[in-house]
Amino acid sequence: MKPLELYNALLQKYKKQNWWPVTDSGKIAPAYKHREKLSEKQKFEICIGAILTQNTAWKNIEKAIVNLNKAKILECEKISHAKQEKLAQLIRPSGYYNQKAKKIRNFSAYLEKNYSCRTENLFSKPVQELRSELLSLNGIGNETADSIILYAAGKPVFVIDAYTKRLLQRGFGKKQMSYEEAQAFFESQLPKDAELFKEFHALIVEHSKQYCKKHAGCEECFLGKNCAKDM
DNA sequence: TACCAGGTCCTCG
DNA sequence: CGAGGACATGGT
Repeated sequence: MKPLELYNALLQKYKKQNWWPVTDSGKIAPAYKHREKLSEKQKFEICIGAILTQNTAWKNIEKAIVNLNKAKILECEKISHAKQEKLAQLIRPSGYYNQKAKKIRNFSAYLEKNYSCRTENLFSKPVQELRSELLSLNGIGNETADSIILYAAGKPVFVIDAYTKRLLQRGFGKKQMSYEEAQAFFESQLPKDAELFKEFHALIVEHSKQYCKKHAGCEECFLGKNCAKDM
């Protein structure tokens, strides 16, 4: 199964996921329905959400985002100047709250200092520059940087996470791929299309939750044993 | 109870 | 580089 075939199979099974979930009319949309442009505030929220969701279930991040919204603090200027303890309490449900409080403040302070708190200024940079700049920030690694670039900036980079690596390993039987290897693999086999990349990654996550779990059987999986064969 | 969740950083070899 | 530990809540 080639990557594009896998994508089509997953899309047919799970339907469109419309990631990234983002606050819309006061509440977090389970799936981001409308495809019109994201607002500046929503782009910022995605950046924060991408940091908060590190190794944590999304449900917990939703609680944290709701708290930030209720406190009317989910803005670059506010977070960059907020007390760390206050932020930590608000994002408590997201886990690692002390570390993450620093991370989201660090990111906000950087955005404020260098881009007047406007993600669109940051995102106007060439992808390579943007990526290395994000990676230079403490608290932003490969996946978080790419999630921001893809879902907030809307530029086509393929996001690799633990689920994607797991999917690649199963059926492959190949040795573990590094982040860069896995990313290069997908990007070399797919059209460079941000909407496709967004949807594909979201579908892999959904599929991994339902079937391709840590200890999961390929027996029950609708893709069968050869899910990744010949990829 | 124990394990897992849309990782990243730091410290050693 | 790559392995191993720390970081922490909430759901099953």
